[in-house]
Amino acid sequence: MKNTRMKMARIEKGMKQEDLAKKVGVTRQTIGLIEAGDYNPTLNLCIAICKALGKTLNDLFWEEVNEKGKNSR
Amino acid sequence: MKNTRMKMARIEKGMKQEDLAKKVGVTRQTIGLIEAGDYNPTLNLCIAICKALGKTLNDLFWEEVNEKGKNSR
DNA sequence: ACGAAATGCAATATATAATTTGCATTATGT
DNA sequence: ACATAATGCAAATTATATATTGCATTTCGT
Repeated sequence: MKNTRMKMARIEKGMKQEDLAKKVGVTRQTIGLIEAGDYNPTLNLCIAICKALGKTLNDLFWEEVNEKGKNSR
Repeated sequence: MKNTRMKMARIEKGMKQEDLAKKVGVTRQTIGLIEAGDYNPTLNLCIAICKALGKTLNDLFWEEVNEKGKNSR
């Protein structure tokens, strides 16, 4: 389900996927896959990403719950 | 680093490790290992656990940051 | 429009999360 | 003290997150 919040937080920090990847110690592809969604990263990786981007777990990974056009009101 | 918050949330709900395990679709051992700490569960599993216990990611998995006696003030 | 950087995508290989089974140990009630 | 339920622990196996490589496609400045 496409993690756009993470992508936006990364861009706000002026980082490329590769920068973030290096900072948290994984590969560019891994970052790309997480942003692309339908991926299931590890808790430690999520935490590392949050710290690198100055966000919390809830900020980036909690309730992506907007499937389709639902949940607007 | 021993996830005591998760254990407490589980006990407040009156669940055994086995109950929670069944509810989120993993094994008793997996739950035990996560509570015991130094384990690295999957994001989806963390989310399932949070929902089963009526908590958020931040509630249970963010900033376990009490290494030793530090960080008290 | 062009070139270069950034990102997407796919196959194979590797590291590690989660399972399974069995038994030891610790709680909890009676 | 006893019995039983709940949890801890450990080894071998299976499933899956992450690495690696290479190339296609998109994005963005000039």
